Amino acid sequence: MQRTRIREILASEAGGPVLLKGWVRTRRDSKGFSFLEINDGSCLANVQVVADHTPELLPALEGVGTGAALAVSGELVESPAQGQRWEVRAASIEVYGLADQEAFPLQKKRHSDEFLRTIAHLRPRTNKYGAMLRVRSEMALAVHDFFRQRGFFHVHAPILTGSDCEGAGEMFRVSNLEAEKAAAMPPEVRAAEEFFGRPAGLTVSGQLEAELMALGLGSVYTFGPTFRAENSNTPKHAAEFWMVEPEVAFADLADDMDLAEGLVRHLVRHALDHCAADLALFGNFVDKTLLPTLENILARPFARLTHAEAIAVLKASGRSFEFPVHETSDLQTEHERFLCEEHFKRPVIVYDYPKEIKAFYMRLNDDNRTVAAMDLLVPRIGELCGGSQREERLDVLARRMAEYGLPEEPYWWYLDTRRFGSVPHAGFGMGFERLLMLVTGIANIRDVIPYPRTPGHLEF
RNA sequence: UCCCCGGUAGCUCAAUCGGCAGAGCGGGUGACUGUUAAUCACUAGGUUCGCGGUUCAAGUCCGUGUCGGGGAGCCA
Repeated sequence: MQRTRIREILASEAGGPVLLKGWVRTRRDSKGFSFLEINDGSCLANVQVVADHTPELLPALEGVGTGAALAVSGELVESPAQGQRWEVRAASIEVYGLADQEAFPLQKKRHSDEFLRTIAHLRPRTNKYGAMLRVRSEMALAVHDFFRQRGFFHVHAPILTGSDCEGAGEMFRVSNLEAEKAAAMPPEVRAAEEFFGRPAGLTVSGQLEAELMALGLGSVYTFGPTFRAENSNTPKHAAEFWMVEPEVAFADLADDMDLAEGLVRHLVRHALDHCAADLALFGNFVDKTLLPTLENILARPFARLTHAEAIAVLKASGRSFEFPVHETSDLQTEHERFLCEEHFKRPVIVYDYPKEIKAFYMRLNDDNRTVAAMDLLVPRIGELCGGSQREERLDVLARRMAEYGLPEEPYWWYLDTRRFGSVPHAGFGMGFERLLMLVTGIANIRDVIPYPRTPGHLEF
């Protein structure tokens, strides 16, 4: 007999013989029989197994408690008691693996996030992390869904890179040389000895390569791991995270903002439609305001305003901020939160930033002071997407690189795309984990990625 | 990296002015014929994060290290 997943068992229309396999969440004993709540990860809900203390079943129940892995075959029947429609009346139980109750760290009670992080190898067996992982999978599918519907192609940008200064953060160095020997080598000897014949690192962004492919395929996106060696110790930064980076030819900043807003709306809609049970868990136990927050995101268009207008709003607010508001400075976290949580009470897109505070590849506006950049801010998390129209004019791009002190030679291929058939184009990056934080209400990035990599942490 | 807060039983936490180390949950044993984080009774369980110091006496005060959390910066 083939095993049936609990998700399907609970959706059954009729009873009958059934084989299920999973892990015991709780066991309750009465005189003469036991209740076992079994979960197999296929959905949030458990199925209740009723096991009579018969001569056949009683020995199998010996030592079975929270965490034990079992196969149960029996009869799916309508449950006579409140609380569940179906239950399984066990005919035989096979134990795959017991879990010593003295030593098994997961108990049938609420655990703190901090504790569960220390046992991340067992976290997938909890309601909250099981739900998170199912939503994560569903959201990844929805990303591909969104872009496919719009004629985008999924492209793979390299993870190993030789571009030293993409301007997006500190890079992890990659080398196949023994560290001590390499350190003793003079730089030119070392470069020659390196696997790639030059310094290499892990990508901090697939954007530049995505641009190259957009300028041929039209509309592309990357969706892959990204690495930043920043010593950031915050609930929204990780050293390894997944980023979605669309890049669109023949598109300007307005198109870019429409795309970002469309993506976020699509993903929130998809979560509400396809992950209802898991989202309800987050709404009950993680963030009481989650579902209203998500509905509110869908209810109205996002607010859009220029950086200059944002500064004016902040100044007019009469609020005293810890960091004073200034025309040429970037928005601080407190400013971002004021804008979307208090002033607009919805997601906000800020665009046209002063050129001094943004990257070299962003398109210079006609005012010569600002660039066509945009940040999409959401309540609680802050920056979810950051993007821009790219500078497609060779002379302006070269001048901007010079202003940033960047040598042209390593970027010859990037500049070539502006030399041959250059077109206006735009794109952005969306932090996938930050999206998951938005959709689940989970407050720490370490809890929306299975095995988080942060400064000093490489366990599991 | 900077600022603030914390580390006490397996987990979550209490312990008054520096004066005998405590609870709930979880575990174990037993009871109960339909439980829903079952209930009831009994029971075991401690290097109070490490090191050093002050004191008759330190979970409590001081120094230092370490780990965790929150905030900031960097950004997605």
